[in-house]
This record gives sequence, structure tokens and C-alpha cells, in this order.
Amino acid sequence: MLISEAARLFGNKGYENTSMRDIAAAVGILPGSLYHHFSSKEELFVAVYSFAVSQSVDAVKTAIKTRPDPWVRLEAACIAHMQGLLDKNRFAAVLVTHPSASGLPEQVVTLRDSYEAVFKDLIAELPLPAGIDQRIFRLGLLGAMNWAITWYRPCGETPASIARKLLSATRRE
Amino acid sequence: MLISEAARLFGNKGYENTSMRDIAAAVGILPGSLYHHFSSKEELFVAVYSFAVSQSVDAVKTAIKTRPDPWVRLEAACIAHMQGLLDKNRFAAVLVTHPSASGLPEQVVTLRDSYEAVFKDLIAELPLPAGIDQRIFRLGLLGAMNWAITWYRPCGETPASIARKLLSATRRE
DNA sequence: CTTCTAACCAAACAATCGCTTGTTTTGCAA
DNA sequence: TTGCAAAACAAGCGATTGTTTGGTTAGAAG
Repeated sequence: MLISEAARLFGNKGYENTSMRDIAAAVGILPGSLYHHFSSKEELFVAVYSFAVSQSVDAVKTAIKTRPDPWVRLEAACIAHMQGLLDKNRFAAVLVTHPSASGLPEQVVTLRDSYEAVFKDLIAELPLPAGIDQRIFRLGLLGAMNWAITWYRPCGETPASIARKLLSATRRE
Repeated sequence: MLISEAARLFGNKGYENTSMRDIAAAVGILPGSLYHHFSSKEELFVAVYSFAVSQSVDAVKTAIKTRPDPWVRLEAACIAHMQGLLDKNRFAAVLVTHPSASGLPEQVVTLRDSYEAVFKDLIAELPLPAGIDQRIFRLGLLGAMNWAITWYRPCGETPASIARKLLSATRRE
């Protein structure tokens, strides 16, 4: 499938290092034929990003369903996020690969915000101490998780284990 | 200065989006003249990265000097890191812009490890609960901080304030 | 069978990339 | 003043980029 192949390439090599020829070759068509489906590389990327966001939202919402305890819900969401980011299909990797260089398209910002809103709600449920800034807490947690894509190795710890450990550092006894 | 101008461009636009022509224009020479100082773009980037690492190490070590309390030391280090990453000269921004695409040069990995070793030592000093994985704690904290480059806006909170809030979420009362 | 359209091929376009080559300028030392 | 090496210029190389154009194929509808 075109979108998922492009997502895999964007996620693995980044936006700039993935050429339209790379994507075409992965799908098995000629480069020019891509422009029958998308009018530009950026439009294709937006479609890929949108696909990744909906996949991630689904994965997280499925994971937190039926869990009542706020901390357990957040942990389940983090595990789902890390698995989407680091496991074999890595559909969420594209969410963290587009650099902010020269401004990323407006639609992408909106999509990203819609995903982070899920975590915003989960954090709002937590019985956090009064002094904790929920926004910074959310951005910090997402950063700690997303940064893992720079150091994670498949041979080491499992993504779920990493997620649990990252969260345990923020959760007081 | 050549290195600092290149660092500013690499930090702002990323490695792939910064051309040798961009750097030459910023310094005020012709593109080909850069190859009198560095034999390749990658060699120039390694020099820039090395410069950024030594700047960052100096800033952090200066910040923690004379501080005795382990948590205060780590907080001072985080504030210094965030300021180098986000403040006006942003000499540390280049440390987080090179994507892992197709493997980053070996020297860069060594340099990055030498910087993270400073944080490793600081965390080893902490009176952390037995269950906390120090390595994951370090990677999570650095990720939470480095990720701020994707959402930080100069008009908002100060880098030092962000650093304190990020750390307060991990520090148990 | 004809007609139409979506999908793709084949070939190339202009622009930009990192980099090379040969020459000229600059600045300092003898 | 002369000599020399570092530094910068001037021009272009081959390769790759995103993209365009025009023709070809396949399958469904009439």
C-alpha cells in the first residue's frame, strides 16, 4: 500500500532523506506515477502523517479502554505509544521525524495537536500535586518517549518496559 | 566565525536543509572556499558538533561547580542545558538536529556520549529509590529537555523555568 | 464494439546538491 | 622588495532532487 510504504520510509530515513524515487521503487511504480495520486511530496507527507496520527489515536484509545485507574490508563497509553514508535511496523515513527526546519505544514500541526490532546485528557485525570504544570508534564513525558527513537535498539529492552520505567520515574510512590 | 555560523545554521535548519552554499554565504565567502578548511560537509559538521559539545560541557560544569546538594546540582545542569539549547545563541541546538538517518558518524556518537556522561555522574549522586533505572532516568530526562526544541517559543516560559518544572515532575517531594 | 477514465510508463525538465579544478588575491616573513 | 603559502575566487563537474509532459494500457460502462 502506498501510504504505509511511504510511512515506513519517512519513519526510517526522515523526510529529507526519502526521495520520491525511493517511495516509487518501494511501491513498484515509476517516480512520475506518484503524481497521479499526490500533487507534491509535501501533500503525500501530510497524508502519511494523517494516517499515522489516526493509527496512533486508535491504538492509544483501545489501550486505555476498560482501564479505570488514572495512572494505569496513562501507563497503558504510554506503552501503546512506545510500541507504535519502536515496534516492527513503527507506524508512529513518522510523527517524530519531520524536523521543524522552515516550518512544518499547518495541517500537520493540527493533526499532532489532536493526538497530544489524548494525553492531555489522561494527565488531567491524574491526582497530581498542586505544583505540577500539566502542560510541561505532558510535553516532558512525550519528549522522553519520542526521544527514545534516537537510542532504542531492538536487541535491548522492550518498548513496553521502557514506557513503564519512564513513567515510574515521574510517579511518586 | 566559521564554526559558530555553521552551528547556527545547522541548529536552526538541520543538517540536510543546510547547504554548503548557505554556510559560505553566511560567512561571506564562496562555496568552494569552504573546502580549504574542511574536506567535506560531514567533516565540517563533526567540527561543529565537537565545538557544541565542548561549549555545553563547559556550561554545565560551570553551573554545577560550588553546588553541593545532588538535586540542586542536577537542576543547575538542566538549566544550563536548556539555556544552551533554547536561548539566543543556541550553541547546543546542533546536538539534537542531526537525525539518525543512515547512521551518524562515529566521532559524533563518541562526543555525544562524553556529554551525556556528565549527566550520568550527576544522576549517580542522587538518592533515588531502588527501583529506578538510572540509564532510563537519564535518557528520559535528556529526551524531555531536548524535545523542547520542537515546541519552545521565545515569547513563553523561560528555559530555566521549563527545566525546573521538568525536573520537579521527577523529583519526589 | 466503442468510449471513457483511472493508472501507469517513458523521458526529460530546471534547480540544487556536494565537490573539484585552476587561478588569483592576501598577508606575513626574509 | 621579494617570495611563498594560506585563503579566497571563478567556473563548472556529475549526480540527484522534485516535478512535468505526453503517450500507453487496462477495465468498466454504454
